[in-house]
Amino acid sequence: MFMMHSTLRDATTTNKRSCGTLKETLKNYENILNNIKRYVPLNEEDEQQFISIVRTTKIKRRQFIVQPNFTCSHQTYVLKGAFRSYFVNDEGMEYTIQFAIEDWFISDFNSYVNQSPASLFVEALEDSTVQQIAYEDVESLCDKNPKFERFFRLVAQKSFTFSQRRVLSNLGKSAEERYLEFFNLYPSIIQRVPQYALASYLGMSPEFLSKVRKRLTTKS
Amino acid sequence: MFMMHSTLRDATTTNKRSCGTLKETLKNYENILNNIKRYVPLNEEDEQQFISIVRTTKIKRRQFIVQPNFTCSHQTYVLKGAFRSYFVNDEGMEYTIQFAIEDWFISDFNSYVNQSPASLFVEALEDSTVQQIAYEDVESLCDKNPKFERFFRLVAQKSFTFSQRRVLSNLGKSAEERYLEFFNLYPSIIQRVPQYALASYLGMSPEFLSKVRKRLTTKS
DNA sequence: ACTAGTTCAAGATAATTTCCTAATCCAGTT
DNA sequence: AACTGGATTAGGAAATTATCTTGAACTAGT
Repeated sequence: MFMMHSTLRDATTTNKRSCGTLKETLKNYENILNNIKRYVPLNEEDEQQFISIVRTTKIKRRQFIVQPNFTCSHQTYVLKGAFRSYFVNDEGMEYTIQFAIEDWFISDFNSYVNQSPASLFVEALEDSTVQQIAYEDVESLCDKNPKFERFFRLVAQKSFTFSQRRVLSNLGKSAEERYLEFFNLYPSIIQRVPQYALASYLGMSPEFLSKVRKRLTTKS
Repeated sequence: MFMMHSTLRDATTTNKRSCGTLKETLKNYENILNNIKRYVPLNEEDEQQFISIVRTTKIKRRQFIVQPNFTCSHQTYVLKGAFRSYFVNDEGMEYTIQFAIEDWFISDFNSYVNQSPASLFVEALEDSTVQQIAYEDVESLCDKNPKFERFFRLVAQKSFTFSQRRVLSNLGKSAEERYLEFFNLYPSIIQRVPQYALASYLGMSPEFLSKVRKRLTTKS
């Protein structure tokens, strides 16, 4: 199963740091800073503090940024591109936990918060540019500046409510309803991810997803 | 559907405040404070700050502390007793989101964090004693004292990882495996909750849960 | 442009789980 | 202590979804 994928390389060591002009660099941080500012106001100094722990990296399609048994040392913000995190069980079945496109964070969050060995793969679905922040840096930043403590609290709370909504969909909705819900919530993601990955996110076989889609398109 | 349940009453207004001796009162707060101290150290003053926003209440079996369309104004810590939160869809099907026994928090978390109308019921499964903290009080406490900001961040992060684990179980495990996982993780809860509630948590019909249980007991 | 490897579609069959009905069992109430 | 309504157990028919297979259509890399 492992052999199907390209060899793991640690993104933070094998990829060149992106380094363009100053203007370009500032523009690179605009997105992630605006993301934070949706939750907490930041002044110039706050922004500098945050930027100082961010590291920009390019990731090639099919490359892994997290792999089972290695501790997930970073949270990854997607500046450009697409990722998915997934679990592979003993029989080699894949279960997709999360997709991430521009402006989303992704990681093996369990591994990250407990700094324990990961159980998930996180793989680039396209050539991507990401910004990574290391666990220790985040924790000490939160220590130093409560604004970031709050930001990460609010994000975690929101993530939790999203996950609970997904649990509810899994419990209460049929395969077709789950597809429609995803289609309405994340239309842009559907176009960009392979069908087997989407099927494994929605909890159905790829064949059945194909049938659901056909039923829906011939209906309308 | 509503009529099947006992009439809703707002716990915070209809229940008498528990008021025993001073010693008894301190003992009442010991549990919840120890719970917090598993995440962040608290000094005397921190403890006082927290205690000042906590309100202790008794809840009768079958009483609701949250109901759809009413905003969930409090987080509830279970000092003694048992609760469950669940969603009821248009056809009247129930889906259990969470159980909570001693030392757990429960609420309609989505309603609570967004201060928007709830979609869940939260119902007492036994006569219970709870400690509630109001949204505004929590937010201003977090503002005032970053230790609590951190506590709630860490709790939210942990809750998120738990929810993700559950998503994974729903995706990858069979009904029997999901039951066994729950049985191993929360043996004490199984004894205390009705079977139909557990079935609706595990994502199977009560009849099927009965069959699963029988299969397992006759096997061993 | 060619080739190898992925991805998607479609049908037949099989497995899982629900749905329905009825019979017991149990707890709370009178 | 008997009553009553809800909860659990049981069994078989029915529905949903998975699995397996094959072939066609794309896609990426050479």
